[in-house]
Amino acid sequence: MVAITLPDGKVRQYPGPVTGEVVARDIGPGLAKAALAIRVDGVMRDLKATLDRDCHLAIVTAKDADALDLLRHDAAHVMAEAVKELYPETQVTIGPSIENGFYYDFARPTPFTPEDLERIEARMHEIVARDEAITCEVWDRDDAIHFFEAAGEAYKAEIISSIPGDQSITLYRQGDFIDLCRGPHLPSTARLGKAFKLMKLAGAYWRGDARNEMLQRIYGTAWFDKKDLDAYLTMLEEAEKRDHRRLGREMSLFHLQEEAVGSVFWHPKGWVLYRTIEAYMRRRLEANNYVEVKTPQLVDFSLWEASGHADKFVENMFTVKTQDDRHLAVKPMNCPCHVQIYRQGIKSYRDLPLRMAEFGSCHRYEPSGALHGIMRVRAFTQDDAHIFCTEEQITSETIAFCELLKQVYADFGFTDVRVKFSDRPAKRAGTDADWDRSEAALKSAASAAGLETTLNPGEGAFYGPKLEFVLRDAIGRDWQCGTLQVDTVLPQRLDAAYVAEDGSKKRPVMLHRAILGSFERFLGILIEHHAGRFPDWLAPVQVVVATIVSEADPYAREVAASLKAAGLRVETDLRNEKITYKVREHSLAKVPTMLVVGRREAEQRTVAIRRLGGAEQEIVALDKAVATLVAASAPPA
RNA sequence: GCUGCCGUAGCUCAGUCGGUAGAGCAUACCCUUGGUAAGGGUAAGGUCGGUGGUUCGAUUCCACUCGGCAGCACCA
Repeated sequence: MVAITLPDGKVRQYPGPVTGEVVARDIGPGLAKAALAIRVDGVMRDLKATLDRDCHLAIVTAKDADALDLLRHDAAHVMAEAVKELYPETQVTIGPSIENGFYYDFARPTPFTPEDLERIEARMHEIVARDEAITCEVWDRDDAIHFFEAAGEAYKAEIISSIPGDQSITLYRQGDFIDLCRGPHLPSTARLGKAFKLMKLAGAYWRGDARNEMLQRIYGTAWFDKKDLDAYLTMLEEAEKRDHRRLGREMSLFHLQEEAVGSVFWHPKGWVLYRTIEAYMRRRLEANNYVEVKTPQLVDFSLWEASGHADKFVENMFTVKTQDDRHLAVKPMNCPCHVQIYRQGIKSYRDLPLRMAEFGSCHRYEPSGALHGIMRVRAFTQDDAHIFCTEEQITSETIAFCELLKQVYADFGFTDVRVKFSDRPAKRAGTDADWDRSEAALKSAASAAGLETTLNPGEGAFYGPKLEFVLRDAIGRDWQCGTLQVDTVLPQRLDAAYVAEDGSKKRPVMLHRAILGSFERFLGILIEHHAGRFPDWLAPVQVVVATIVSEADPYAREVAASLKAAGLRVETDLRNEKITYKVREHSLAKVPTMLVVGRREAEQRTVAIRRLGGAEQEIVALDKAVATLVAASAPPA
């Protein structure tokens, strides 16, 4: 007897082994039709998998959260089948489901072309129409290796060889296509439906290692119905419209050019935005008892040797040989310089915690392929700070930092923040005992700060573990910005010390921390998050005063002068153009407020307020309008 | 850095199967003073990313190079 417990608690008894498919059919014909796979004691299996002992069973349908993975994994297989039919000389490697879609990596001497993609996609639709049954077979590993070697599939044979001996080798067959796969899969190719699309071609290294050969990767997206596919494609279009590189140009915030690869040319409007954010951050730092410093750009290479950066980071550093034959490096980080300031004079335990902040301008030689607009550049400014403290102070400093960070993010319109805990990496400085201590300290500090963290194994800095703060933007994308890193190594290497209460010399702990990360990147994120429609306090131009007739010009100038005197960023538009034209232009420029003045307003000393996006206008007295706009444009308290 | 694609006016793009290029928007000037998302006219604007080669002749073909885009790798 096999007892199968369903999610609603009901138990079905079967005289012997039974497949999920049969159970689904027994429950009801509707479910049988909708069934895609089963979940046995929490593990996803094929619908046709045999249940030979008592278990909890759930029938997986399209409504199931994990069903999309299944569908996308199938899409990858169908794509591989299509490729093998069209280009038999191509070798298949791996093809998993990923967020929003799937990919498959192929090995072949010549890359695919966009035309190939169209052919492959068309063939995929044919395979779906053929409705091939997808069946699972368990193979002997040597047989499987021989099979794939004979078939000229060297990569598959290599994968099988690397599967641990105690795991069974399963192959999935659909039509004439057979692939090594852990499964599970949908029952037949027809279940893939029509809501898929091949998206792009790219190179990808075999096994993700840059030393290996490059394969041809095809990316696709797949959904249960056309509506979801269309929604996804629309979201991509929306992301493209928000692209900070495009908005940066359209709104004249900044530009990039070949003569300064990886460095930003900030235009007046972009620089206003930048300075507004900097002023805001400075205010927050002062309120939280940080001291601000500024340290040199060019520093003798010997300091980087002492700090350990020379070992691990030279590849990414800009270095210079000077005319008088000195070896300097443009600083890629601020920490060693901050330690130099710390080391001036003798520090007492009474000086700790010492929170040393710098809007530190750094240069790093990033690989050319990594550069991306202003989000990934070679010259950038961090909202950096190092907190020199005792081990006992780590917890309270972590709590205080997390509060500051949450406030800052909320003020910029980000409320969904996740936290990752990155522990020791393979290549690291310091002893295991050091790491045990600093990891434990950071972990308990994080929980004391009320953070829920997910583990990011092996991703810590070489000198210590870190917390990484990830924020989610308006269209659901995640960005890692803030960080808090515990460092016991640098104070040792650069000989930072303090005199403890008992008169002994001790090493401070350094907490490396940033909230925005880099101004350049954070501005890019802000632009995309707000789609260029900044809240009033951030908008580069907060108000445009536009005239209807030239007779109102003197009054418009007066209005603008009052606004400017009240601290607002204001422009006038006195051009010989129709008001509709001006409204359109400043709306497209995303100016939050337009004040329209014509003959009537000039006579009555009023303004017509038009808010961005709103169709209606409000006529108010000039004084009142100034007061309203000042209030609306104030930065967060 | 690797693979692929791309580089024509300020922007978006067309075009030349080798005979030095065109549109819309933007810009300047003129007309128009118009009440909430594009009023009309005229003009100006390009060593077709750079260097070299093939050719009578290269923006077009070839090589190299710089830059951009996508993905991979990288992000201490």
